[in-house]
Amino acid sequence: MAKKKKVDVDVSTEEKIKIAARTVFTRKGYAATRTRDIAEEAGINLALLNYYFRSKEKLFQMIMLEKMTSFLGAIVPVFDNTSITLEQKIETITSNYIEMLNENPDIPLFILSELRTNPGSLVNRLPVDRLAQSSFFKQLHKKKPDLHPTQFLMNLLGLTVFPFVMKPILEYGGLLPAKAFQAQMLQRKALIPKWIKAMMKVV
Amino acid sequence: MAKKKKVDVDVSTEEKIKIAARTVFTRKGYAATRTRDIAEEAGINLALLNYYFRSKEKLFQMIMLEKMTSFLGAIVPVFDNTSITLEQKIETITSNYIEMLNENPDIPLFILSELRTNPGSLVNRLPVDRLAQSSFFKQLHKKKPDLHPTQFLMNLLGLTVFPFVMKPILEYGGLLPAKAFQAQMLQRKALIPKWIKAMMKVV
DNA sequence: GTCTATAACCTGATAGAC
DNA sequence: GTCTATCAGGTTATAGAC
Repeated sequence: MAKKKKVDVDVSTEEKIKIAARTVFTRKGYAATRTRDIAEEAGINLALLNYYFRSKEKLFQMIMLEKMTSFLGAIVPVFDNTSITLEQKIETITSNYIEMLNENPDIPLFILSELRTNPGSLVNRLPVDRLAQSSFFKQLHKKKPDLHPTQFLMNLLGLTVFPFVMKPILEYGGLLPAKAFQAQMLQRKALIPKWIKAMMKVV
Repeated sequence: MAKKKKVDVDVSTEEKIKIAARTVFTRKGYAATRTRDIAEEAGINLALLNYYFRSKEKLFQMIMLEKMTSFLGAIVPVFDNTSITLEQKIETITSNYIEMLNENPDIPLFILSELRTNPGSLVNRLPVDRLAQSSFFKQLHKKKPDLHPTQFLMNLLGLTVFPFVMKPILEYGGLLPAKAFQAQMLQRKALIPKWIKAMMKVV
């Protein structure tokens, strides 16, 4: 009765559009993307896009929500976890992020870029203020009262997330091909916790 | 008799348009910016924009070139300088960048965002490949043969530049107001070289 | 559900008066 | 140099046939 699924071939039209939207929005950004681009990429007609999703805006917000969920899901629960040590948190966050971003390297620049042109529309989904009450911040303050937690956050995210932000630049010109980049990020999974530990001794 | 006080009166129309273009392009990005927005921001007529600059594209490229010059001017000469030590290079780059970016905090995200949607058009102005032949990379390889220079580059830029990339997010929600952010960056000017030195001992 | 055709609107750029 | 008016082309979204 139920149709047999062939993952590659038999994808619903709705899903085709979503997949195409991810690709095009990621490559060109919201403003520069035309709904025609998405329709063409999906191999369907323009009218179907508005049939399944109400508008370009709605479709975009769906994709954006996906990306932000991935981005936050890898870090927020760890920050709030009260049953693991600070060192374990650092290892877990680093590992989660590098693992996830190696699969979706475009997420950070996508979110940062789109948030820039949309101040306040989706930024309120970022629980930035709750971060200050997180278990992570408390443990950090106890261990290093002299170092402001945001300084530490800049270090942790700067070392783990920023490489993905500058990935396009490193790749261009062949300084660091995609494959080599990925390998270096795997190295960093082990290195960053050690580096951070060493940094902690300075201040 | 004092000089004219209103900036607007003193500034040529051409300069007014440039200033407005910087503001609007920075806030909304190239694709989402309408030439009408720039004209309104400049307090002039839409037709004048095309009179002074040939097109939206030409105007944008002028602004982009400015930003990239600022961004590269603070780092490239230091990388190539053969008469200072590696430690001095790290201190100089960190200091130059934080000084310059505290004045123009939007530059990194601007460049990264626009480069993303424009692959190949302006990226070729980035002398990324020349980096591999720089004095900096050579000194680094001699000192730490096991650590790939790009790994080091990710660390240096991650610690100095990334905070400015996530500045909008930190500011939103009041986690770190602009003034406090600026102060923390000044602290980092002294901290980052020490941190990097400590990290170097790990690998 | 899917398509073609088109409405309704927006945007970059220019013509031409002053 | 500066303005108003407008053109030509492009864009989102929908109507309506199948």
